Amino acid sequence: MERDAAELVQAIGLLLRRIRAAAASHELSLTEYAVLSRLDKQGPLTAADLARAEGVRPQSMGTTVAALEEMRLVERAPHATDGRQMNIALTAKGLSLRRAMKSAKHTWLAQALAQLGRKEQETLFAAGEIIARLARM
Amino acid sequence: MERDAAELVQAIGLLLRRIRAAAASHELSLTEYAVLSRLDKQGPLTAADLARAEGVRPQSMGTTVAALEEMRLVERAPHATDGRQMNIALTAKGLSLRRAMKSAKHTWLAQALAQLGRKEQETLFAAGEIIARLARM
DNA sequence: TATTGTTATACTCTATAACTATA
DNA sequence: TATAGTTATAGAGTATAACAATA
Repeated sequence: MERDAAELVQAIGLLLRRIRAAAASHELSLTEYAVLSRLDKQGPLTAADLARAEGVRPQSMGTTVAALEEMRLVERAPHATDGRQMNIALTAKGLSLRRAMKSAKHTWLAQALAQLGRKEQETLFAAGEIIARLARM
Repeated sequence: MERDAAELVQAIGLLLRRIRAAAASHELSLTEYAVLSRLDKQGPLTAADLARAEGVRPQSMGTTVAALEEMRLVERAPHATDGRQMNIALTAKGLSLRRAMKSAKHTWLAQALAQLGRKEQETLFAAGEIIARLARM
C-alpha cells in the first residue's frame, strides 16, 4: 500500500463509523466520551474550557454538556466568583461509568484495544499524540 | 496521561473535526477522499463494493458517489454483463485531483504530514494499519 | 429469493447567527 | 467591550425503510 494521507483517512473513517455505530447502541458519542474522560482527569471545567480543549464551538459543547447532564453523568454548579460561568463536574454516576469504561469491560474499543499486543498498543498511543498535534496544525 | 482508549478517542475526534472543517472549505469529505483513493488504487468498482470497503451502507455510498459525480471526479458506466450494477471510475479530472493530493500540495493533512519527521510518519502509518484492523473487530 | 441501486425521510453532530447576562 | 452561556436554525454525513429492476 502506498504511503500517503489517504491511508490514514481511510483508517480514521472506518474507526469513526465504528465508534458512531457503538454510540447508537447505548454507548457515548465521541465528544461525550472525550468530555467525560477529561473531567475525570482534570476535574471540573467550564463549557468554554471544554470547547477549547476538544476543538468545538462553545455552542456545540453546550449541546454535548446538556446531553450528559440529561443522562445524569455530569452536573453544573455556578462559579464561585464569576456569575457568567458554570462549573461542570462528573456526578457519582458519571465517575463510575468512566471507571467502568477504563476497565476495558464496557466499550468495544477498550475491549478491542485489550486484545492487541503491547507493542501495537504503544504504537497506537504514540500515534494518538502525533494525531492530536497534527489536528492543531 | 493515562493509557486508555479515551486518549485515542480524543485524538481521533480532533482530527475528524479538522478534516471536516477542511472539507467545508472546498476540500473533500472523509469518505469522498477515501473513495477517490480507492478507485485510484483498485480501478473501477461498483457502489456496493465501495460501501463494503468503506464500512458504510449502500444507500450512503450512493449519496457519496453522486456527490463525486456532480463534481465530475468520477463517472458511472453500466456493467458489461450484470444490468443491475454500475461501474464507478475516476475521470481524468478525478485522477488529476488524486495525484495532486498525493503530492502533498493540495490538502492540509498532506501538508501537515510532510512536516513530520520520518519516524513520526512511520508511527502514523503503522497505527493506520492497526486502526483499520481494530475497526473491523 | 437475493442483490444492486434509488428515493424518501430522519437522526446525530457540529456550525453560524443573534441574543442575554455578567465582567 | 469582551466573555460565558443560551436559543434558533442550518448543513453535512449517514442511517433506516420502502421500492424497482435484474439475477
